[in-house]
Amino acid sequence: MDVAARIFNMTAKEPLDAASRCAHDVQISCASCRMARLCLPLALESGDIERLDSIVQRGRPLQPGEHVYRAGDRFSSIYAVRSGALKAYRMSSDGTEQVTGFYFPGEVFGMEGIGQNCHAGAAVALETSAICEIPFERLEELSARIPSLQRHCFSLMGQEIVQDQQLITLLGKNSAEQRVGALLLGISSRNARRKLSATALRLPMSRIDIGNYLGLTIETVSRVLNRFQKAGVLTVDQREIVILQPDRLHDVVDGVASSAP
Amino acid sequence: MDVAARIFNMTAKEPLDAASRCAHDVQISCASCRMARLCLPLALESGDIERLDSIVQRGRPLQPGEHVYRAGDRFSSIYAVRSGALKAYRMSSDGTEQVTGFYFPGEVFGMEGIGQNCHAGAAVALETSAICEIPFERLEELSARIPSLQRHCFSLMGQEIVQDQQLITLLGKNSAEQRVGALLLGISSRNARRKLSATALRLPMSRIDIGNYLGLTIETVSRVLNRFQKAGVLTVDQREIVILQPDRLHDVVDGVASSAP
DNA sequence: CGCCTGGTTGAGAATCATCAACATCTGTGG
DNA sequence: CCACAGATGTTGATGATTCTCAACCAGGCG
Repeated sequence: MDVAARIFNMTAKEPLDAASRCAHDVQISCASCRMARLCLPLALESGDIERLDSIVQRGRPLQPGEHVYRAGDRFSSIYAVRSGALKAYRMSSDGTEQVTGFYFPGEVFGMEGIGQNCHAGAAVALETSAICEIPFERLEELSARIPSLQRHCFSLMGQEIVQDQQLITLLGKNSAEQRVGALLLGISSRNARRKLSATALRLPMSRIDIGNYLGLTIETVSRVLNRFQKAGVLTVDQREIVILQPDRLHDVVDGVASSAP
Repeated sequence: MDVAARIFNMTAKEPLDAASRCAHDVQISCASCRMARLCLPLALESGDIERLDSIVQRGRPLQPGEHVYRAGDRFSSIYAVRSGALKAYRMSSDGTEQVTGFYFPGEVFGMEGIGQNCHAGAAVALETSAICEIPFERLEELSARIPSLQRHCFSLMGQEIVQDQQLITLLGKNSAEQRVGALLLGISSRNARRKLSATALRLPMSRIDIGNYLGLTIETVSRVLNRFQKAGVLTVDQREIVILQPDRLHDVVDGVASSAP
């Protein structure tokens, strides 16, 4: 059974539950979407936005733990996050998973499937999330006719490559403190991009996911956060983080200093 | 000064030195290139191949250590390897480099620049190498008119993403033996793709590059290779590797066994 | 209430890095 | 042809960061 058909099985005319009405509204259009400035090319004309809008499919919100696609699923679409948060992960040969990325509103994921025509990894919602499905074949057709859209698709993939290579650098060279710090600063700047607080973060992912993403154990993540807190760099309360001294955190990540006070 | 202009400053009419005549021939066309089946879409019609060929620029061979582009250079082209080998790397915040990939004949690199419009990393020849430069704007124009070429461009970028994520998994989860083994098996299968030996490998990169790529020190790389050799899995002679027991190497990489005999 | 998941903290163990010495190869120039 | 310097690679001893194992705490849910 097609994954997309399972998730996007609701027409816009069906009644909406309470959750859908607010942050996860299914009846939104690209033209009115607050995230459009993040996921769409800026130079798109209004007629082109409508054409793009007409191929985008929106469904009911995803529940936490609900998959968008799994490894091996046929590749048919890429996805944009409208609300919530998701993680992408792949299975290594021995069956353990490796988290390859977290995705927040305005960001696009699922592009790793294009090469093989099937998804190399899986994507799952970390919390209640709304996403837009963009059927890739239709997007290709449209891209061929709208140069700025084609360029934007290439650009999005290029950015995914850059992000993956940043993570490679992080995993290859950096200490536990640098890795955790880099993740927090990354989420901070992505928050800022969405006009949210750059210092008060709510982590949508578990310590397990963080450790998995950063190549660390959950114990090490816990210890590092504790060390940061004792050094006065930030405060930790469950999944709520407040960055008190962003400069010092930057210094740690850049290898200028450790978390020692 | 434009990087491409510096490298591809030779017309096909200039005399060729001895090196250019053999493996690094500058006068080749896509239609006659032995690597075309690897880097071009299979479904391309001959007229389309000619159109693509007409935008491809070929220059004199690169010398070892010669850069194709550096971090921060304006992004203008992607590149295909015709002969030799190259590495891509990026600088982390503290100035140390991280090797993000090795590229062999028939493979395409340079796509990480598309997102930012400038290269996030650098690419350098490991040995005497010939490459094809493909100006990206012209490739975009052509892609808009040739659906299979557009798909192929997306596909190449998707494959780059998959490769980067494989490396992320390797760095995040695996031991030194698994990392070195995975690199060797990767080169082996890429050799096989080019109809070369899958068991007798000549590594074009130094131990420094290997260690850097795998997030290990050169000493660890050396010790692991030695351990493999003592276990009878392979033989090491400088940069020449002969894989004697591919199955056992696969077992090591898959976490089924260690190199202990 | 008890159970389970998620998270924290502590002690000991292991892998890999660091530091240092040495071996090997390559090219240069006498 | 040999000597030499510099780059590259190997081997050994030591140490640090992180993992593993284990106990424990807190919150959510039947």
